Amino acid sequence: MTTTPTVYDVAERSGVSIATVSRVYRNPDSVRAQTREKVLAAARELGYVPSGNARGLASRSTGVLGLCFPDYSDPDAESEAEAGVGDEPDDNAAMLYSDQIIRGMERAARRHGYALLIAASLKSGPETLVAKVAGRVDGFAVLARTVPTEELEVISRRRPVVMLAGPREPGELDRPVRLDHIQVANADGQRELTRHLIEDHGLRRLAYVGSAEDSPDVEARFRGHTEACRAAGIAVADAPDVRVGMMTQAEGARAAATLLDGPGEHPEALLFANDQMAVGALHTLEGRGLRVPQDVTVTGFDGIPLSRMVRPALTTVRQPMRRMGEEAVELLVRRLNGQENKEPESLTLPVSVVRRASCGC
Amino acid sequence: MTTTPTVYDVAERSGVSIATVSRVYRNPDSVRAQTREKVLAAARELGYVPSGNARGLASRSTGVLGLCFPDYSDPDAESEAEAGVGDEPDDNAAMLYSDQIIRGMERAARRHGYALLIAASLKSGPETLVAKVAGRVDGFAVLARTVPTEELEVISRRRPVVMLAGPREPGELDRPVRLDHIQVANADGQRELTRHLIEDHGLRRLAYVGSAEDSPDVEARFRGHTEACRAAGIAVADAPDVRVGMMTQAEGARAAATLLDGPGEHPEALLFANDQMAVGALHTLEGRGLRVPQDVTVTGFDGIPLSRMVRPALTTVRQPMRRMGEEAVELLVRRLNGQENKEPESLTLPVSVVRRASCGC
DNA sequence: TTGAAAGCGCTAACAA
DNA sequence: TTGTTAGCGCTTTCAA
Repeated sequence: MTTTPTVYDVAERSGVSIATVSRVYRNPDSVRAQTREKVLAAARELGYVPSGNARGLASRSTGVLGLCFPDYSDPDAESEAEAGVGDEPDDNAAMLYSDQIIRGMERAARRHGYALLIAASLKSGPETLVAKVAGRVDGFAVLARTVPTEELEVISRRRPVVMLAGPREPGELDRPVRLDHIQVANADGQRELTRHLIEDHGLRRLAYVGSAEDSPDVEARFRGHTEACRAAGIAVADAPDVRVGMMTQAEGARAAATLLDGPGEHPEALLFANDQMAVGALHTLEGRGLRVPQDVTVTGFDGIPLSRMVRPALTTVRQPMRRMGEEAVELLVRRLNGQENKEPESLTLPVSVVRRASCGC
Repeated sequence: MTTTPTVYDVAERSGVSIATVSRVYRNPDSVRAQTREKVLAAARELGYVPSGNARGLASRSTGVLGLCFPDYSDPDAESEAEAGVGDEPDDNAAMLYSDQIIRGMERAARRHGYALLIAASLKSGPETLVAKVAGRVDGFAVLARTVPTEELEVISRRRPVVMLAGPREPGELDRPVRLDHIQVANADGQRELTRHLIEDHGLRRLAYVGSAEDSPDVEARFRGHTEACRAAGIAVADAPDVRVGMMTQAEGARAAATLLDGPGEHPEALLFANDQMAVGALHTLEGRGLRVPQDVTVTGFDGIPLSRMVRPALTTVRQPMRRMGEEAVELLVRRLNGQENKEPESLTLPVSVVRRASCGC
């Protein structure tokens, strides 16, 4: 017979009860050394591996935390890596957001004795991704807008869920949603960056490129921008000068072209809501023989590694994604250790302006 | 009552049997639309989330693949990131091996409908990490030397396991181990790199820095090195000129100092078994006023992103870690789909020499 | 220190 | 299309 061995098999073979076998694995010291050895020997001979499912079912906990993130692949970045722009193919060396968050969560989870289950969204049939993850973990984090809020609502009644990066939705507090929440100071960061361009570099004709989808993060960045402009007495529109669909390099390049081809003098500075677009813009500017920052200033947002590798290196606002992952785990662990009934927490992590060549610093 | 709702609760509330509730989640089309809606409504009201454990237990599968990797943190890299060498603190932008493998596995797993469970080794008490992971997944990958072979032996009798990066151990084939296995062509890569230094750059006094622990990967690299030397008629020792403990930047810096301070003329080239050490060596050389590559050539191995960012950029051998993760998943999936009794597979992925400034290219 | 027995919440035949 | 009935392999009282 090739059926996988169970506690019963191990118990029988070692002449003890299944309870003792169980004890050997949960709390070895509660079993006499001699008995323990017998059990372990039998387990080894049989190739016994305790079933995580059965354990979880019986003990109502998994020892696993989860992370759901969107399918964040920037096709540009992919193809660029493959094509080996300027260098060799690079196995996509640039870390994505999700990679950094994963790393942060994994580290923190490990410290607390948890493993990490990760899954990118890709609604596969009837069961959504979250449902699958949610059912297998003690608690989990979700990158904003990966999962419909209604679903999170249901799940958050049963398991701690922490939302990453998306500001709390309006009206959400009225409903029985118990989501903790970690975000970064998007508005503060962009405000400070825009202020820097205005005050320290004396720029006044600024163009902002945001995204079409109403990402709250991107909106917050634009808000920071407008605040800085107004504070300096510079007129600014209610909406970004250009809104793109995907926030990719290609879209950034296109947006730059649009802004340069506009009527009148071209802007002194192009501010992008993320680094990828800003990098795309650099390509456009280079193609047109415009020098950065002498002819045009370019800035991004995020602080991805690529922002430092391009020439000129990109002035941007760095988000502490790794730390966000760590904080997420800390929050979940706290919830799992008896804080389950406290009010939802909302944590805002500080960002920092990184001044590099693309703004003239 | 605050007990989490089960199929029974949902069934009762919606006036159907538990089997129907189950069907709604597994195979919605097998339930009349009207019934389905009733069930889903009840589920929503109750905040029902199907228990992954119970499902797994009943269906004998989890839909999850796993990865165990060692605690690969290079303390140098960490502190360097914090200190912000040459730039701002960087949130540790460089991707580690494990990050790339994770990314590769996650992508591939997603394509096949699996989630990924990751855990770094950190033997926590009685239950080893692997045991925990092994019990919760349908199959998993292990980075070489993360887990004692005996343990893998037991586990591989019950679940597909693929070993990454470590060559098959001698004698392993005699035992009932059914490990699949993916490695990179370490020897080929180093042989080609060494040959390049000798033939294309005319270097002859080469020093090799390996590691103290007998990592098969590192040994294979050194073997490639010696083969290239002998082929060119250059005398070479049986062992690396220096063996370090940790393969970190600090050790690399130290190794470089040792080699430079040796008797006689210093080597024309310092070849390191990984990039981290080579980067450390660059620091040492800079500190001594030696120019790379004019005064000394330096090479690494791995092709980590950092190797491209340092100045001079490092000539190295790039390993396709991401692809390794993908291949691991493909292998596991194949095993899980009926290939379970085939002979262990062993796959060797090609590497490529990356010629950059540090060798004079 | 060890054992007996009762679930944990679901899936999977098999019936209806 | 829906319901009934056994388990799946473990943990967990409670006793001994």
